[in-house]
Amino acid sequence: MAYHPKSEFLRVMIDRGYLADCTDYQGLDEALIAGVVPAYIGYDATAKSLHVGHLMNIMVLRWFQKTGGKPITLMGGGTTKVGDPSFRSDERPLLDEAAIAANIDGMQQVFAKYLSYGEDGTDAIMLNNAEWLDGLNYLEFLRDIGRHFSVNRMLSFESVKSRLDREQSLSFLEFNYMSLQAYDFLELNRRYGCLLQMGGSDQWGNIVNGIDLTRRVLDHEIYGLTTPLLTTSDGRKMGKSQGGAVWLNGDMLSPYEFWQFWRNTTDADTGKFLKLFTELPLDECDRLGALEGSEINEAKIILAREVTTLLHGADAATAAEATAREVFEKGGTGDDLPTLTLDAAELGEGISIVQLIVRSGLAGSGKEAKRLIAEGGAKLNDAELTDAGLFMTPADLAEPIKLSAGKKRHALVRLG
RNA sequence: GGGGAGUUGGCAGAGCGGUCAAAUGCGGCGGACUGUAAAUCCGUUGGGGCAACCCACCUAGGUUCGAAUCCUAGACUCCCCA
Repeated sequence: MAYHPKSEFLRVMIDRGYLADCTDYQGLDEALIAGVVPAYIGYDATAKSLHVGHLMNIMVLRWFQKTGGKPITLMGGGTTKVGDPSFRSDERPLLDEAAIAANIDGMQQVFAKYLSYGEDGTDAIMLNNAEWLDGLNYLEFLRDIGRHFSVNRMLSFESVKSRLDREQSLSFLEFNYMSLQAYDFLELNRRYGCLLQMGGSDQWGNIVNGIDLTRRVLDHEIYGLTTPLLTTSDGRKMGKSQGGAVWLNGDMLSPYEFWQFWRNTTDADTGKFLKLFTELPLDECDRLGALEGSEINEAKIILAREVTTLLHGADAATAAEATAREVFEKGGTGDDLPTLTLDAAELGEGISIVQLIVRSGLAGSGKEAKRLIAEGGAKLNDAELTDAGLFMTPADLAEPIKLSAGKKRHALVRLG
């Protein structure tokens, strides 16, 4: 990076690896030094929880607040009704109001753990773009905003090019997404003096549009900054663990499973992840990331502990770590394993082992559970399960049982 | 409005009357090797059910001894022309 920033925020961004690109390093740097800058990141409400793919940007907001900025988390209550087509090959299903509201609710729980919200100075604020988008008048919007957009230019954006090149349809609805996001930035600048929009590098085009629009309409100079698309060292997009996305909401992925995700980080990514997802000093990250052989497992445990503590709290992180030690080092059972609790009524006469494996989340379907058993990957209290027809009666479940799928995934089943 | 193409398992994509629950690749899962890592190798991979068995190639009908494959209608998607 050629530019040597004076502001603490930009320095952190560069040093810890959060920075992919910036529209104007010097202008932004000077604005940051001059006073409290409001900056926003937008989140579409497409799922009821955020996932690790969002975590880097949340950490950026956290650092932003720590270094004297005012973070704005913008929920895409309005834009989610349109759907961002950037780098997507297909149109996503549209959600209704109720689903969007529920999703926003789930997402807000996570933000509250990383940022402190309030009214003053650098307190973060939570907004929803439905506030200004829902009431838009079409003709007014076209005349005031639409006239500043060049379709020629919009079509040249990389984010939609692949879609066009492959002759996949890009609906007019989706095509308008970028003008709406640009309008968001304009509104945030007008209402809150927001000077900076941040986002993943896939948002570059959308961000630049907002900057141009704001310059044209309000004659204000504002800035954009993007974070790199995070891939694992082998080039895959990060964020999947066994069985799906790594959700941040505890009710969708338990703290123990979250902890496990980080514990299983690839060697080569450990140092990088420590910088991006923990607040440990840089030299400590470098030292830990440079450990060789099995020693690096210690670094991964620290990574898991730090990241889990930020999200779920120190107690949850400690419990997850204790359970992991119990399960992996002693081959026992920990309290913090994902647990399926059955009540006597739903148990009735009993339940098949296949159903238990499915219900406990170790397999996605009955067939999958049977396959697991057939392949010798399923264990009941650490003994290999061979009989797929095994039927568990209430008496069999008097004591909690431990089910395992492979060596790494475990769950408890108990009567409640 | 007119003309054409298409809709197959999580995704991509073969199959075009029986040998098809359906090639192949990706993804997923399990195993081996290890360090709860990566890489590699091996296996496996539609769904429901304790089971017998049942449901499944867009939907609904039909033709056939027999249909993912043929016919009819409908839904949806894409392309081209206006």
